[in-house]
Amino acid sequence: MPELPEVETTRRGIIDALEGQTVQRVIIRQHRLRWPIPNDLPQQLEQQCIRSIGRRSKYLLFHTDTGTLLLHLGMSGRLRLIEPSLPADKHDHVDLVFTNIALRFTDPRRFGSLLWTDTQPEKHVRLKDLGPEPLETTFNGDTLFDAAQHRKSPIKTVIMNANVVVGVGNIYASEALFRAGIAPTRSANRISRQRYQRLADAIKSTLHQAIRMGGTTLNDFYQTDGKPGYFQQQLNVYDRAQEPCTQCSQPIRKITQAQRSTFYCPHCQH
DNA sequence: ACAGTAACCTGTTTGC
DNA sequence: TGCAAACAGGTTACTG
Repeated sequence: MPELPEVETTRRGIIDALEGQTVQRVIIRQHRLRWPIPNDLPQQLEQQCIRSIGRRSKYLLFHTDTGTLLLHLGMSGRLRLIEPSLPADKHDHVDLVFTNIALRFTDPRRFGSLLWTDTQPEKHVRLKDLGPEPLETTFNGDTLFDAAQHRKSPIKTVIMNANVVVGVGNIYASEALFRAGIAPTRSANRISRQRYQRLADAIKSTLHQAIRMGGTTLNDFYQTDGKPGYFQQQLNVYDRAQEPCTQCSQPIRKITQAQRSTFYCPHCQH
């Protein structure tokens, strides 16, 4: 569910309240997530100070002096800042309790995860093979072009491949391809270097704008203060099947690629 | 090495 | 109204 802008929005929503705070208690009500929460997580985390909160791909990294908590929201995960005494609801699986405030992890589908590493996070098995961050200069039209040369998969599945570039999920993949004027079905190795420059720029501008607007709220994403994101008002194609294209008024088409919905304008994208 | 599929879960929407 | 099927923003393991 949450793609990079939603994860980054979540990070920005909790950072001021939690950086420099010490974990008083870790409450685990359900340890069976995408991967089981390590049994010793409370022992590792309690009495540790959160020195900083970073992000790699869609993982949030809570850095302490002895290790790092890796937290992924999966499809339906959500983090909120709450009063520590607030009663837990059905899918409230974990609380990190600080002084006067707690961070609550809620995840109905349980595709999220909480993992601990006491070595360099970037060496962790879940992070070590990830591709470049889309908003950094290590990702650009040339890196995308290079990665595409030996792939004949549809371009949409290539930009959603975390080995190529991280953070681009189902919504923003369709949106970026629309902005770049590229059909989602086109084989990756049949796109010019110049068009890859445009696609890399489209990915960056789409993600930047979505972060600026607090992410996209379709069903269940909310910022940590409970407000929805507002980027859904900017969507050109996603979830707009049969509606008129914002550029040419032709109806937006919906297809399935790799078991995921794709939306595009057959008139504007080639 | 890559492409395609199934799998992990639950809640909501759609269709008969 | 009731029930079953389809579908949902992510990622990995497995097969061919």
